[in-house]
Amino acid sequence: MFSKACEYGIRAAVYIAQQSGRGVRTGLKDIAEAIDSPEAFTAKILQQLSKNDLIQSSKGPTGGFEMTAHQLQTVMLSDVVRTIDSNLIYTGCGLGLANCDAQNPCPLHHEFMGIREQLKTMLETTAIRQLAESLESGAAILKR
Amino acid sequence: MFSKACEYGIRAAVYIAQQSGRGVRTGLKDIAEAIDSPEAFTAKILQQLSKNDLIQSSKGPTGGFEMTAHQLQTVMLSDVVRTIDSNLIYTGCGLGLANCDAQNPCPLHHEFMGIREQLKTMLETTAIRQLAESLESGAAILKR
DNA sequence: TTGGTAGCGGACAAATTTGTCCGTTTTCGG
DNA sequence: CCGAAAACGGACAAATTTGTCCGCTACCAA
Repeated sequence: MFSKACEYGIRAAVYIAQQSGRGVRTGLKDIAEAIDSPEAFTAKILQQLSKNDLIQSSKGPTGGFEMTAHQLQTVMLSDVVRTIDSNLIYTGCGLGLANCDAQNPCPLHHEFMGIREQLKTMLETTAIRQLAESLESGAAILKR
Repeated sequence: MFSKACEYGIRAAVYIAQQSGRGVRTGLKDIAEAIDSPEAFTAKILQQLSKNDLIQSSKGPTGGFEMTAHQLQTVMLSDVVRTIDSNLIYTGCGLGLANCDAQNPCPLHHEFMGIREQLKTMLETTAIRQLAESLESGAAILKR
C-alpha cells in the first residue's frame, strides 16, 4: 500500500502531533524509539515533512520537532502521503497504465473506482491530529 | 498498490484468458507485445502463474500459454495477486505494524478496515475471465 | 530421427528503495 | 564567547525489485 518511508512518516507525524498536543517538543532519537523505526532513515523523512511545512523543526540543544497549532488543525493524512509517496496511490491506474481513464479504461478501472475514491476521501478527511488523539487516549498504538 | 510484477501478471492473465476464450494458445512474445511489458521479465511471472496452476503452459513449437475451461471458470483476480505479491495488500496493517489488530489497533486501523474489506471482496469476486470479456467487447484496453 | 521452436531455470545486471555515516551548521546554556 | 547538542545534507552501503542473458529441456513437424 504505502512505502516504508511513508509508513514511518505517518507514524512519526502522529507521534509528533501527540507530543505537540501536550506542548512537548520531541527529538529524533525519541521519535525513532517511539515508533520503532531506523533513526537515520527517519531523519531524512522528517526533513521532507519539515520542508513541506507539515511539521516544524529547530536545531541546537532543546531542538527537535513539533507541530504548531495551525499545523495541528490543517495537516491531513493525505498531505503526508502526497509528500513522501505521491498521490498516485489514489489517482493512478491499478494496472499501471499511463493513459487509463473513463474513456480508455483498463479492465479493472470501474472495479477500482470506488475503492480509490474511498481511500482518497479517507486520507483527505482524516487529520493527523485525530490519529494522535486516539494514541493519546490509549485507543491505539504505534509500535510493533 | 500492486508491484510491477503483479501488474504485468494481471494484464498477462487477462490477455491469455481473452485468447483462450477464442480457443487460441498464445506465446510469450505475443503476450509481452499485447500488454506492453518486458519480455524476459514477463516470462518469469508467467512461470509463477503456471506453477500455481492459474494458467497452462506447453513447450515446443506450437507451444505457449492458455487457460483451460476450468481455469477460466475458477481463477479469480485474488489468486493472481496472492501468487505474485501476497495477500498482505488486503490483510496487512496500513502502517506496517506486525501486531496490529482489533485488540491492538494502529491509529489508522478502523479507518482502513472498510477499504481493505472492499478491496478484498473485489479481488475475490472478480474472475480473470470477466476482465477478459471487457477486453473482448472492446470496452477496455491493456496497453499504454 | 532430427532440427527447430518455445518455455524453463539459473546466473547476472540495473534501478530503486531502504538504511547508514559523518562532517557541517545552527542554536542554546553557561 | 565557547562548548555541547541537535537537525541538516551529502556521500555511501545494503537490500529488494525490476529486468536481461543464455544454455537446457521438452516437444512438434517434417
